[in-house]
Amino acid sequence: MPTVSAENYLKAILHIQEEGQEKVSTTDLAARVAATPASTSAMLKKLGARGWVQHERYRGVQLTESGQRIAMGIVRRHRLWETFLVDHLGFDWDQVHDIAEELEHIDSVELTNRLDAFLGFPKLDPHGDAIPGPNGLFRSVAARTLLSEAPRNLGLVVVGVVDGRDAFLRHLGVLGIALGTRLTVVRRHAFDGSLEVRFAHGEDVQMLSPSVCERLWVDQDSDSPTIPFP
Amino acid sequence: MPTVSAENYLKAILHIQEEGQEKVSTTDLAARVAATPASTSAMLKKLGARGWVQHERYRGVQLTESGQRIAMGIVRRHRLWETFLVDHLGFDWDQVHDIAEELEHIDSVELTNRLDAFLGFPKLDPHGDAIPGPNGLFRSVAARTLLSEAPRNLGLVVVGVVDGRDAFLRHLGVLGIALGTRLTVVRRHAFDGSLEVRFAHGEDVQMLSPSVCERLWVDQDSDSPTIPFP
DNA sequence: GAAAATTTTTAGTTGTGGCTAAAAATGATT
DNA sequence: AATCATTTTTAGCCACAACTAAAAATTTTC
Repeated sequence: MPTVSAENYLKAILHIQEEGQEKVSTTDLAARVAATPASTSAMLKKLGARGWVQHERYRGVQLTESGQRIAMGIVRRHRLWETFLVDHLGFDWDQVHDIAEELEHIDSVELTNRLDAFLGFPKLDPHGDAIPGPNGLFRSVAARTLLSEAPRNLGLVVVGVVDGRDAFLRHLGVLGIALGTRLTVVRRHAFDGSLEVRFAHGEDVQMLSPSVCERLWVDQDSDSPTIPFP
Repeated sequence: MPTVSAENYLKAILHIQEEGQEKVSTTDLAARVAATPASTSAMLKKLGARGWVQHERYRGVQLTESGQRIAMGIVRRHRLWETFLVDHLGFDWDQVHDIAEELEHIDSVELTNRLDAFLGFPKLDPHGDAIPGPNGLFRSVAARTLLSEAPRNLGLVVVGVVDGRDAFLRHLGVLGIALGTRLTVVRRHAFDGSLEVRFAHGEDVQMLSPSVCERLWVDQDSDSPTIPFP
């Protein structure tokens, strides 16, 4: 797990890259995180050692796959909290940045996804910036989520499969799951990651193994009333 | 401003003091914050230098006025966040402690007061513990509460009985309870509603059945030893 | 009241993440 | 191509907060 400081560097690299710079210079990064180039250079060595950035001496840094995933998670939390502060606590949009900067470092998937659901899965924060989804991508680009990462008590619809092998598709047939199937996660078993889901037609609750949940893409069911958690 | 670590020590001192210990030993404190006595000793020197605790070598620590104010602020934020997590994000009451432990360190008066208002100025958190108000003191609980409905960790005094039958009064005598008896709820067993209480004189913890708790009127103890209650 | 056991403090080390100052590599100028 | 300017890295230091091991103070036991 990255430290708070490492998270700030990763987030800064992401933002500079988003502004168009393929490779980020030590000086630019230092300015962004309000540190000296010397401190930044030391941090880059650590981030590289953990595999979060690719760093060629004197040439600049780039986020790796895993570094980007971490950075997007931070941005996701930051923007969700900003949305909460403005929409529910009555802050003005220009007062929330510093507080969100602290909240963003609380790294609990459970908390983040529940907050997301509570806010009604917003696509944009109060500043108009896109909010990454649970998968670490912007919703506008790809809204779908793995069933294994979907929040509870929300109407979902199956929109795709990760694994297209016949064996898996046949198994889905046996379970009565197909594209367009509508369901809701009722309960999540922390022990092994299996889920209890309720299908829209028929009131029966069924258990799905983690292997199945990790291979199903779902999206929010737009026909289902969104009921935030009580 | 205290560091996160300093805040954890201050909070731990407050909690141990609330459990009845006037002066807190280095060893007890070390156990509470999961550190070694050596580390704790070093931290106490720093806390003393900042005027947050009064520390006599080999004699134990006590919170000062300003130390208590800081610690109560942390408890306030912890319990407000727990309330938010349970009431609005749908967490179970036993899942929220670790997350609240992180949220409590975000020290913004504006944020805390707005959260308080959003939650409707709750008096008790999901565990039944009293939530300090913005002034750092516990909000007054309604005069004359049933013991079965009283918050934990609050100095209470027995002010009346619901059921005046001889059998019940004799039973109270056996238990050592009379008008004016001072006690604190230590633990609440959700299973059957029985309570563990600690009496002001004598350090022993005793179990009371729900039948007893539902027949005793209690009020806040204005002479409570550790925390000044309004 | 002295010895033993316990508690607490001090001394010295480690890891993280800052800093300044100096050295090294790169890029720009002539 | 050599010098100059800029960027980046290294070297050495500080603060924080943890640790272990050893010393000192207190308390308990005999």
